[in-house]
Amino acid sequence: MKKISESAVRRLSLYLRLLRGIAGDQELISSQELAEPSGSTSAQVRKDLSLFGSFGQRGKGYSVPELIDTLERILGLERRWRVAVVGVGKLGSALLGYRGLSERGFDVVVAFDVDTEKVGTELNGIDICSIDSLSRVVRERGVEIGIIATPPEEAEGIVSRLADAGVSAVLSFAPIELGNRDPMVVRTMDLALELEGLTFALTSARNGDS
Amino acid sequence: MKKISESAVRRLSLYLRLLRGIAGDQELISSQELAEPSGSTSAQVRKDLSLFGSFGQRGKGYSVPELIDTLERILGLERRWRVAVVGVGKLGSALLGYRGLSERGFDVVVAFDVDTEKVGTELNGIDICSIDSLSRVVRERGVEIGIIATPPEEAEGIVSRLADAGVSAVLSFAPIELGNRDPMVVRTMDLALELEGLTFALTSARNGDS
DNA sequence: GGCGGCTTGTGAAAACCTTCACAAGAAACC
DNA sequence: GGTTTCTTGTGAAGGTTTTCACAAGCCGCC
Repeated sequence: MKKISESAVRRLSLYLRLLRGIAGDQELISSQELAEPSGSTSAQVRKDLSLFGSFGQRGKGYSVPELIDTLERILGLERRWRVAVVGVGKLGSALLGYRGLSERGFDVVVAFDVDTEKVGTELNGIDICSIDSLSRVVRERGVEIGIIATPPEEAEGIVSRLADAGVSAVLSFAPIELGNRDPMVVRTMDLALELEGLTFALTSARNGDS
Repeated sequence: MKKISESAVRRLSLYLRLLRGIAGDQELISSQELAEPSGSTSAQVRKDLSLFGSFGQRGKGYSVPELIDTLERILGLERRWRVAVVGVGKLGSALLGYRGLSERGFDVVVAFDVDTEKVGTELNGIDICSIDSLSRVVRERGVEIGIIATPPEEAEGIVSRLADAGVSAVLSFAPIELGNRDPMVVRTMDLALELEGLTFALTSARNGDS
């Protein structure tokens, strides 16, 4: 199979998000209409979709519900995914209460923390288990994706333990580099790093950039 | 000035993060040593740096403290930045308590919320003000960057108000498309979208991809 | 049924980004 | 001083992604 670039996948997710927002309001959508709010171009939209097949009708556009189904299939979202949150500090707690996850197909089925005060309780209906039981509980509950919301110094070890327990994908909020853990897929979200993208833009704009 | 790609800026931030982690342990570092933990290559590191000048010494490598200074200058981090958090729900509260921001040069100088229970109080020493006073307070306190942690439906309006108040960059956790608001710089962090990147990888790996 | 207005799908071209490969400089050692 | 070893900086090559431009197909209308 042809290799799909990360940016293409990102755009497909974006198209899907937009389509879900307009589902019901509109039966058909053109590549142009889809491109504009996602900051893309109509040619880009068509190219992205053509990587996977032909889903539109010439002269008409794309059927919104069909395109939603297609994108969900492409992105692996025809089914729900079982997620564990590791670290129930402020960020972890916010994640446990975040509606956006379940709305978009991700069920947080368990959380882990080291704090014995928290272990055994639940938050938003989600059990908080001890990190010591991680491996067992992950297997028992069929966790497929881990979200790391621990302090950075613990992240590395947690990722290893998740890998051992059979988790195949991890999203980390800890700003550390997690190396290549083939076949595990790892992605890091670093708030400060994103902000630095902004300060770079602001600073270079101020220094006589075009 | 030459255009710098977004991925190059991201890598520069990453190099800086790594360098800060080893500052003190090591005086010199080679492009190879810098590349490996950041998942890059030595040639890439040298190319990235060469976009801005010559900072190394042939046969030796790069001086760690000098390179840190250089990268901070490039990214606009020789000074601290004044940030406002809009929306003090669970995520907003987590942000107000997040050490990683101030460690990396970002001071949260004020927060905003609509909830009259919260307005007037403070959290982690940060005043929570009414959204109605946003424009005035943003100006008074010289806010330069806004972080949006409100429900999605409010995000659009908040961004406009921040723009009117003179804020030039926004990072949004609300998963909405914020259009092109030149000259404002806007970036969105969407948790579900990142997870979708993972599910795409998992799903296409399972379907006989190489 | 034929024409005109739209919109897709897609090769080809252009732009952009990464990797290669090597000259040039620095240090250590004999 | 000369030789060896190391590492940068950088043109050139190679690869990937985006944009362009247009044929092919759909629809409505006369």
